[in-house]
Amino acid sequence: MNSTDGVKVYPPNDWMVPVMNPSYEESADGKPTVIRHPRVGLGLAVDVETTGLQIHRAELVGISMSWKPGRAAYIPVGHRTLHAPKQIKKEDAFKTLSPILQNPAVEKVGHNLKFDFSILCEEGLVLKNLYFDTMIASYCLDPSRPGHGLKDLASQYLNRNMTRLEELLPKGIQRASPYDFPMDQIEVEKAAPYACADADCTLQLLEKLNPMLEEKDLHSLFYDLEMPLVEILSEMERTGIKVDLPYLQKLGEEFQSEILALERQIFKIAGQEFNINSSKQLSFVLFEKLKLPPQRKTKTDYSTDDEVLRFLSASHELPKLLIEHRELSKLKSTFIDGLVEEVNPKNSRIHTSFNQAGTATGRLSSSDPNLQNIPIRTERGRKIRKGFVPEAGWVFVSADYSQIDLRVLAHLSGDPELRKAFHQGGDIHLATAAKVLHIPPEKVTPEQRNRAKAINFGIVYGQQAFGLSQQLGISNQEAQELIGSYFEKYAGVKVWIEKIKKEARANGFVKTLLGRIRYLPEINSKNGAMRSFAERTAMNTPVQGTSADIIKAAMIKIPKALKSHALSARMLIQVHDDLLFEVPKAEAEKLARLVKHEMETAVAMDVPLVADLKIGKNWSEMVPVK
DNA sequence: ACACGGCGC
DNA sequence: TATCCGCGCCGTGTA
Repeated sequence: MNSTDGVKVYPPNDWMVPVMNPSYEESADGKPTVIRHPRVGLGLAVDVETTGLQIHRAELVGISMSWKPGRAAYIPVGHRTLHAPKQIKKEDAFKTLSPILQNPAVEKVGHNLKFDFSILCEEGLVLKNLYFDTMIASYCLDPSRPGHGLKDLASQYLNRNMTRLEELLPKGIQRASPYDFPMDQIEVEKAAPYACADADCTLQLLEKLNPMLEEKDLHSLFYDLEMPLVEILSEMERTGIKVDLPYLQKLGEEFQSEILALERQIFKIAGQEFNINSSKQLSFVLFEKLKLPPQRKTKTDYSTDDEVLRFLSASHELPKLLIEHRELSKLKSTFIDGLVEEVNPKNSRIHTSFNQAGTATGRLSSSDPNLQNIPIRTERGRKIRKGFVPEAGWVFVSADYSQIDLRVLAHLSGDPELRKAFHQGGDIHLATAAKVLHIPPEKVTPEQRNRAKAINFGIVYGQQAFGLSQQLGISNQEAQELIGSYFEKYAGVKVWIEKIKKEARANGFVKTLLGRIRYLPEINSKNGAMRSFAERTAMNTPVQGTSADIIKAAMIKIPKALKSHALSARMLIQVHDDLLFEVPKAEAEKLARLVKHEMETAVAMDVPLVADLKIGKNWSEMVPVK
């Protein structure tokens, strides 16, 4: 028996006993009901060791489990060191483990369970009852804390200093990338205590964090919203989205030749060669060599951002070319080269990673690659989107929540006018314009509607007169009047903003509709700028966070509905208020109806939720349904 | 490691 | 006097 970090490490034959007879309650129909409040010895912490963090590239190396504090076992299956002991065959290990791991009465505990679930899924073993993810629990308890890593949590909540992965690596072995770790090259004797400590800590954190969730009224958010989402996000990631690789590569070549042509023109006009991608060098060329008037300063140089360049293009021919160059090089490097690198050669699909513990508001984030910021606004950008395609014979269906933030604001504030506007349906920006400018709706010009749109967005972010004036190119006073008029017409919104700020000051936190919490320690700061920032956050977070709650609720309901209607459609991507599916052509209409219904009824609100549907043969050419 | 700039909602 | 719109991820250059 080894001992590290106070964990007893058992050889693989001993671990089964304590979890063979998990206790469960029987409901009336005799089916086991999962017990919500875990007792020591009921939950089983599971942690897989692999050769990397990217699911479709990682190989399983071992599994550790802990069934009671201080007890854990490690089952090595894939160590490839020179003197590795004879290991249990993966198939044999799974045969023995699956009655436990696939038993829904055994509550699985893990840290970032989505990863362990995904890896085991790829191996053909489907973990049942993902009960408690300590990373997600930490996120619910305090979403904006700096790190939700197991090591961070163990140090804070268990007062335990854990060995870091890097410390296992003998000198001489190189990591291929930060996403890779050659765990298969680590001796079993070193890996076992490490892996067991992880499982042990995870189980002990459950005992610590679960009561804290209860105390902060986060129980339902955690068990009913966040935990059910884990498996769904895993499914989306593993499915991935198909790209037309030859198309993207050809597009990349076209962009590249445009970039080179622009470069030549830029150097000619500038009278010198320089690195256009360097804002420092560009700043020199524009403002010192060509003596153009600087508009704004950054910390180090004069700003050369898009707004500045657009202004300068009125007086010089160079800035226009620079804007073009910027757009093209952004598209080429981030969205062509970046995406192409991430394509899985086996299926031509891209598997993003959805981070469920990454934002302060409750939104998801996406990385490696980020599929939540694929271009859509410019013509060239849409050419990139066009490279995302459904399976042959299938189509894309998308559904996005119409004006979800403003609807949430109407619900939270209870403002009668805003609520009325949504109950009546129609164009909310146009209605706002008519109200704020005291004119009949049919007299509203596109320009006026545009201003109202800017106000509507600005309100949600706590934008002030200065910001609005900048955005609309109007005077500070005009902006002030518009905002004043808005709050006159929607007085309930103003009252709510004051109320939420007051609450934030009194409590030190704000909450969303489903009880998600965000602490705002700066809300009582003596520093005015910091306080203002916290105040804007105080009003924005309940809105943005409630929208996130709502779409998460929909994402949990939709797969259930797909199953019960025997649809083979796949949910692929979430972009904050938007869901993208691929579906066999014949099923498209049925899917669209189902998705719309589930999204619009995801959460009961005082204002209607509306989801708009689109269908298309690629991610760019999506056309409205009916 | 950080700053800048830019893509999305 | 500077700032003034919330939340992300990522490529590139610079130090």
